[in-house]
Amino acid sequence: MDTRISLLDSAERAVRQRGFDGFSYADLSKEIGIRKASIHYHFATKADLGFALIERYAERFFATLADIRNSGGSAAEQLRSYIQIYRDALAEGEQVCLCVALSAGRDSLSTEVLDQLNRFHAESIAWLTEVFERAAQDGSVSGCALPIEDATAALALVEGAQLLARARKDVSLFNQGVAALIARLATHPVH
Amino acid sequence: MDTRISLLDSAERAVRQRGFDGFSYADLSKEIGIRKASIHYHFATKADLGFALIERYAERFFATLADIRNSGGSAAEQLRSYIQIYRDALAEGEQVCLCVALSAGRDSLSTEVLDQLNRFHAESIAWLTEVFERAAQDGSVSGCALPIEDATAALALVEGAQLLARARKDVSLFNQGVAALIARLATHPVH
DNA sequence: TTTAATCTACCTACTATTAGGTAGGCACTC
DNA sequence: GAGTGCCTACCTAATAGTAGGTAGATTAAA
Repeated sequence: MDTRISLLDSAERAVRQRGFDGFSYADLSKEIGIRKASIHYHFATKADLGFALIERYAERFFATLADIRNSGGSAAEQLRSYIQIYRDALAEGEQVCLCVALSAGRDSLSTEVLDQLNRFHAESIAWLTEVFERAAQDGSVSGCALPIEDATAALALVEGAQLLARARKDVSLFNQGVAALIARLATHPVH
Repeated sequence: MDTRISLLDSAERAVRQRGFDGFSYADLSKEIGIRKASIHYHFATKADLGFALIERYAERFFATLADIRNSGGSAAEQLRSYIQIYRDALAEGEQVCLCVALSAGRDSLSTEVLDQLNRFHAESIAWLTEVFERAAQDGSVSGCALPIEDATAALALVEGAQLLARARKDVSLFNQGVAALIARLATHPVH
């Protein structure tokens, strides 16, 4: 049980740093300290591991988003929290969102993983759309267009900025990329 | 010479669809019709091939950007052309910008390729910054912040939107992502 | 309550396949 | 005859995955 979790942790870090093709069972074996073959006991194939990975990640991620929504802050505050998740990932070890990492090398993925990936994007856009709809009411975000367009743009922006910043190993490039969006967010509670 | 170009063409398509680790010399061999070993005559190592790839790509890309700049259109028109380059790549066969593809699997890249990658990003941001500076003068783009921030955001946005759209195999997701930016662009010449 | 059956979590040792890369040779052109 | 562009035939290392076995805990039956 503990081993399974260690494997998931180790694999997640690897994928988010180097992509799904960027680690092997042999790598995991060394890091965890069990034999390569034993990993197959927990995850019969690498595709199974990938599926478990994105499943766990999505669960955690959307639980966090739910917390943010339930925190009751303004749309602007919630967007700031959202952006912070992506910034933290970079700072914590040059990691990108698991889904950015998977999107990138998409051809080596099973259809099951691809489905989960699309679900992740769809749910992210849905969450962000809600936020931008709330923004239209509380007025805490300026320069809004259609909520769904603002939402898609925000998702593309943070993921793109993450990719840029990691390539240059420089979080400040992420900050530079999201600065214009942050500038649209009201700094004080609006009602 | 012809073979060399065929190899570059084939490799570029492969990288932009599946990433740098997503193709092998064996794949190229099959596609081009020469033996795997013969490819090493043209590109001694895969890293050499990668370098040649990004070098050629950057040359072509920035020549296009120079043409756009010299076209004399408004900042809005030039931004529209810029976005169109990224949209076309998706439409032409689910390809992303070579540099998006390379950024993703950055750990399998040589330092030379990584340098070129960073140069590409830096030059892109420089070009876009110029456009946004012009926008501040000709007024053809609304809602502008600092030029360099708008520029970085634009780059992150188109690259992120490309990634999103390709994962779902749906160009309309790209359009949805860049819609808000396009909405800021004046549709008629401004002076 | 001992005994037998089964399950868990690992092991060693292996397979087939693919990866990038090399050595040396052969035809052809300048 | 030197260089170009390709070939066959190989190499080593790594890949995911498999076969078969084992120590130890758990469960079921006598």
